[in-house]
Amino acid sequence: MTPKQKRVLDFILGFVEEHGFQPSQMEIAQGCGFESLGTVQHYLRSLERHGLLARQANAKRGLQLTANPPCLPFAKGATLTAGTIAKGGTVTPPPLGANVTFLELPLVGIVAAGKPVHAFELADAIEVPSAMAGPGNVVYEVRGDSMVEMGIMDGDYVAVHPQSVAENGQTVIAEVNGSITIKKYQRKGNIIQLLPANAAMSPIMVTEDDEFHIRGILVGSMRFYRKWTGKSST
Amino acid sequence: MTPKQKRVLDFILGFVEEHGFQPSQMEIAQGCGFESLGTVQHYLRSLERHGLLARQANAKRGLQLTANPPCLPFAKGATLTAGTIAKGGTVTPPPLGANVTFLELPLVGIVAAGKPVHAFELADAIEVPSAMAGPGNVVYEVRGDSMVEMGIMDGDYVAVHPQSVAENGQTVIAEVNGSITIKKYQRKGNIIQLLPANAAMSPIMVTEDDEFHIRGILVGSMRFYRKWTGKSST
DNA sequence: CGAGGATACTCGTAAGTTTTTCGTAAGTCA
DNA sequence: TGACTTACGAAAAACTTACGAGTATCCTCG
Repeated sequence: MTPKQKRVLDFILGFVEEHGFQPSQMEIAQGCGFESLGTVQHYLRSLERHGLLARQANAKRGLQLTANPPCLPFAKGATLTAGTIAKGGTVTPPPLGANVTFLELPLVGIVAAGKPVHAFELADAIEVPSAMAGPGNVVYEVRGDSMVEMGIMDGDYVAVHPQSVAENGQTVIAEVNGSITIKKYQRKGNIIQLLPANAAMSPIMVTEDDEFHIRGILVGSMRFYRKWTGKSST
Repeated sequence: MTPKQKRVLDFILGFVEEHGFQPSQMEIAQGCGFESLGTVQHYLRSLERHGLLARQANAKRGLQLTANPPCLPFAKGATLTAGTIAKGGTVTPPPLGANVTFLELPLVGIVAAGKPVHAFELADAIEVPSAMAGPGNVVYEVRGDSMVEMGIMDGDYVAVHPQSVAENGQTVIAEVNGSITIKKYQRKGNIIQLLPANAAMSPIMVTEDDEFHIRGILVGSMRFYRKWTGKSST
């Protein structure tokens, strides 16, 4: 982004902050010292291409800022109003004041995909699609790379359905000697193995001496990217 | 919201504050300097559409202000909104300032992570956490394995923020000769490359002869697992 | 180092749309 | 009936879009 572009963006931002509504193109021109609307037009298009701004066609003052999207604008527990997309594609605005509670799951621990880390509890919450929600479900943040071959990477969030038994091949979140880890479950007779999905790592053998129990199995995973890098984040 | 609309709203707000009851339409007209009731009528409808006001049909002084009124929706100018899917695949934004955060984004196509597949439009919607929502954002379903090393696998859903330019290293959803694909973006001078995250695949070179444009960049990804298998699904 | 080529930046004007406004007539409610 | 609220229709004003074109800057390459 060029300095000029940033200036225009900042102007819009400040204008909205001050007035409570979006500036018209003429106001932007005056505010930024442009003689021509064409110039404003140019910058608006430019910002739009960069994804920092969205415009509604032909709408007066129809600018919508997206710059540094307030990543988690709503505190946990906040209730928001939701809309539905009806079949056929029209957006049905929600009935006024119909508050829908967000689907949030508690974030209760950090899972080690590599070496087990000590289990600890967090008092936080993560929004999830309803398909990942369910009674008792919780979200873990993944630490380590042992599941990369299954597409679960360091920093990912996984939604977990609580249950204490598993079938072979399922991905489980399990506690082994006080440490919590995410692995594939494999059992033959009395021999339980926790298999990583990473060729560079070796399975964990669970013996009778180990304190072991399954916390739940994987029902979903999510990853958030920062706009300005290609990297995973949070 | 336009300045006039805001002024009417502010007037009503102030009137209620001062008198303890709602103004009649005539009082609004006088207070805001309108000659005609039709004008008031117009604004009332407008505010109602924006969800800032509710009216009881035919009730005298039957205006009801929405809770926590003008603060959130417009203040930031960055309302989180999703769009509608029109036939043919264009996404139309919802009415300005609609006071809603959508939990759903339109699912508009299937991205090829391996070989590009032909772009096609779907009329469906996918729930996402609000951190993945934003004006114009859409969701794609991933086909192919070219991004496995970044943890994006066949069947995953990716949330995309629309923009037509990208910086080196960002993961983009791009259209090349009518096919749509997800790759890492790399540009040196005039040479644009689309790099897969899979050692077994080779980059796509974009030449001047190719019809090429970026649809957006990656902001999030999700995967759903079936409970009774360990496999990815849907 | 200079030429050539992209990119950023700027102006103006002529459509094309939406908002804003007025007035008048009809419908409601107590 | 009186006091309000709804319902068009229509014209002016305010804004947004669509071109077309002309500088200035920076970078690359021979």
